[in-house]
Amino acid sequence: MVVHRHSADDLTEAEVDRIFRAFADGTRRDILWRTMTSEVSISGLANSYDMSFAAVQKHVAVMEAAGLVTKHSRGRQRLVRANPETLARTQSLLARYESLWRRRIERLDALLADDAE
Amino acid sequence: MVVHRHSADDLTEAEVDRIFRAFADGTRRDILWRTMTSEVSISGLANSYDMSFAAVQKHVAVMEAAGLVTKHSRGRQRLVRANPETLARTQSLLARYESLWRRRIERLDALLADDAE
DNA sequence: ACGATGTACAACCATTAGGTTGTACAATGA
DNA sequence: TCATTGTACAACCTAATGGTTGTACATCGT
Repeated sequence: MVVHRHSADDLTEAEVDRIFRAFADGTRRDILWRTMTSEVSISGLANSYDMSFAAVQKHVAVMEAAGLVTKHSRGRQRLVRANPETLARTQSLLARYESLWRRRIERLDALLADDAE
Repeated sequence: MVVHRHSADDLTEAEVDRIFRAFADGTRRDILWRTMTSEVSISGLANSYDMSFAAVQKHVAVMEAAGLVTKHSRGRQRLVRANPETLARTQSLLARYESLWRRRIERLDALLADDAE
């Protein structure tokens, strides 16, 4: 399989895997959403969802492993905060995909036009 | 859990789940990549990867379910083609996330500045 | 000092994901 | 016609996911 490295400071394939995996769950997207605005404790998050504290803890762990959030302690609480850098990288990754795609599509359109003749 | 609907023609939560899940695998990203340029048969794809035909078939099925590729027949072959619309939607979804995030970050920065005092 | 709160982590369970092999079948080409 | 090629699909295996409960422990407030 071909590995696409687009720029020097880019994410590894494994990192990209983890990031998209993290995004592939509504609860995690919501956690990301909430922790964009302000720092939220795990139990603060847990109260928002119809699942156990431990389940939410796991979701946070998945997102932390993907680099999408960071945790730090305040007293007995662990405050979760979204990590802007990773989201920005993800977005630019998608943008790059799409711009390359657009270019390719022009060629594809040309091919299809040829087919139609 | 809060569901975020951003615009009328937007993807459902389940669709977003499937799309990100589809992206969370290197082989699938590569398939998407290759089928952006040109239509490729399943066996054409299968020759590129160190896995069975059936495995590649499954990856294509995952991407088709996510709306990222379409299939159509030519003779005995099934040609796989990337679906630009879904990628565009995904990209704009991420872009929307990020722009909202940027706005929120300004506020967050203000909060952190307060903390530092 | 002590109960309540917030967290971590282990153990467990059911389902899904990602791979395999094998079989069946349609389309192609000699 | 008949072997080859391309596909579909079922059955199966293993590992990972997403959830649970239970236990231990640190911190906080009274």
